[in-house]
Amino acid sequence: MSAKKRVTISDVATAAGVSKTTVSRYINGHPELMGEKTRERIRAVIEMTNYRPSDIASNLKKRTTNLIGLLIADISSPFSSALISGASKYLDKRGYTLLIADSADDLDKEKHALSSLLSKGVSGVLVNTTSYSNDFLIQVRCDGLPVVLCDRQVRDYNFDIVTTDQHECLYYLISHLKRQGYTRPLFLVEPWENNAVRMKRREAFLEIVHALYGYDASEDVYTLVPGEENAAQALQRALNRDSGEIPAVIGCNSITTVRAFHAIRELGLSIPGEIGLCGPEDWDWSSEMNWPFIVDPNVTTVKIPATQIGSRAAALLLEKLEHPEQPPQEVLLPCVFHERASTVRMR
Amino acid sequence: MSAKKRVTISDVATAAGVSKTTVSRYINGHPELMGEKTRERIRAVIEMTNYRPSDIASNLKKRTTNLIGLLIADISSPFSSALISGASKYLDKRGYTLLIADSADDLDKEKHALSSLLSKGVSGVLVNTTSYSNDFLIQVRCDGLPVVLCDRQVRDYNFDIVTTDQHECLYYLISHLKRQGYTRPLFLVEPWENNAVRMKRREAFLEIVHALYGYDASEDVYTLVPGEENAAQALQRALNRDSGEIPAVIGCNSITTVRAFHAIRELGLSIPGEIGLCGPEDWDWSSEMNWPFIVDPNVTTVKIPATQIGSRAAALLLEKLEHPEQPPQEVLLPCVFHERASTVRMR
DNA sequence: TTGTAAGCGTTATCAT
DNA sequence: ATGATAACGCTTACAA
Repeated sequence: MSAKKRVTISDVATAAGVSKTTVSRYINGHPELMGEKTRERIRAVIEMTNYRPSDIASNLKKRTTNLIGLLIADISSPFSSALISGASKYLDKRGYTLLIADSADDLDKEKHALSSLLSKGVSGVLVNTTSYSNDFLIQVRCDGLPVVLCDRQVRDYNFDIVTTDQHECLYYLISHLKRQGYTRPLFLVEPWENNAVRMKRREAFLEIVHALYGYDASEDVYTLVPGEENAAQALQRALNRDSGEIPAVIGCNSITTVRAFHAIRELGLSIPGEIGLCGPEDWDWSSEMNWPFIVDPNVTTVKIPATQIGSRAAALLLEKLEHPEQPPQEVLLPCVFHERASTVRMR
Repeated sequence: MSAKKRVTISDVATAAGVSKTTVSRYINGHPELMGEKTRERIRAVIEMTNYRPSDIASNLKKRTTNLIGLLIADISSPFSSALISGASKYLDKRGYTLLIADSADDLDKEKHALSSLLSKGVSGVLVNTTSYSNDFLIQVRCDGLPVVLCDRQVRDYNFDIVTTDQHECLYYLISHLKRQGYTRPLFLVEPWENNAVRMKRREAFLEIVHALYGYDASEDVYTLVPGEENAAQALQRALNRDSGEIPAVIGCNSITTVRAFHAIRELGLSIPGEIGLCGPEDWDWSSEMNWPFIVDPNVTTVKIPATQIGSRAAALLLEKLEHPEQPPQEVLLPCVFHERASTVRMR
């Protein structure tokens, strides 16, 4: 009742009175290659015995798998769940299976997880890396493993990557703020030195403010180092300095933006009249559950297509599997601007 | 440059001048079984060649894998991401790997996905099923595969399952509402006939209102059938009927609760004065990003420990792997009541 | 149309 | 302390 022996291809062959080869042909989609009655007999036996071919044996023999690794920087983040969802749906449909590994925001664990994926025989990996500096990944890539980066870049090597245009993203936000008469965009960010996305958004902020407003905004970047200054304190500092301005806060990501919201409330300011608020919306569920809709007033955002990053990266990886010699691509997914009440002062 | 041949155990053996057996012993953690210098030579060769044992070959030979399947009803739901996160962290730590498959809320896809997991040789599966009626899963279980259900039950078979006590969950909510002087709890739910969680919560609502308030609350259950009546309409209907009462809405889950929030706003009622609002909080990230904290006023909830359900289910599955003959367990995880402003009328 | 036989990269059994 | 050898369940030339 407990220890069931596995039904193998030999069992099926014997029962059907044919050779393993024939059964193998049947399984692998060449039923034309055999007689009508043979085919029917095999079908019947498989159905009766509940036979399921072992992918393990088959993979060993074929020296290839339909396993795709997905290396996630931090699986508890909602961005990750969108990424997983997008990649999973795309790959499932094409007969591939996702092997997910979490790096828990730790480069060493990332290495270890990648190693383990390799042992499992993945045909390629999607990587949402923990670290901008990542020699191990480069080495593995050089050893021949197809790799596609998701959203986060790695320095010193030209990987295939799917990401969004952070410059465009910030441009939407800042040009909108300008049109709405805000005179002083502020940028709230967590430590960004080893995080490619934060880095790029910060840079884009500086460039675009300079281009549109004509001044150097270095002073308007507030870096929230945990344990030092919180969002409300940073904001207060900004307000003290900028009396006479009409400020608007741009959060670097969803979390920072929501923090900014609470900070503004704490200081008793009114949105959008006394201060504006907007930011990137880093993940996408059913919009009704998403914070920009729950907050009052609804928050202006630029939506980062996290799910689409997952599926597009998966698509790109499958391409690379077929044409390994293609040069690396950088796919920039468009983000979508959503104007909402938190930044609308005039119409 | 492209087609790298894989380094095998034979290569290592040859290079180190020993037999495959010895190398195998080295890999599998029996380095005591060989001489000092042999061990050192093998270590060196492995390091130089970058040798990685093939899990595929090893699994084939050992007739077992450290793969655990996770069958998810709907991967786009935040509850799922918490489940994945919990299970993944627990299993990673113990050397198991998660194989995630999405059923996209479709029983047929669930069957197909389960079949595929089986072919991949999973040692057991965690199942967050799409359907209360699920013969296929029962059959697979009977064939000897260890199965642990996550949160959602299946009828007609006594599976191991990890879930929360829905009765307790509703009891927290309703008894609190009563203490706060609300005279009429309302229950908002989506179609529940084939969903064990919704079913149980609805039943618990009826029982507990009966016990605490002493009347039959059947009329106070509002089922939101898509395309028929929306939350605001249902609420309006309730208010028309119950003039003179002090109503409080209980959402069946996070989504319904947030919908109720918007419906209440639409009708221009004030929370918690004119109407109360509370519900289960079905997933748990960093609380600062979670809707009960973003909504104004903050919403009273009972927190369902989704992440913990994932890790506990994983733990239970590993137990079953070791002791397959143990009788099925039902693990009820405690949920935690969080009183917040949306239901506090008096102190 | 069907079968034979040789592996795929490991580990297990039995020797030495 | 170490090795030879036979599987594990499948695919794939090559035959017939």
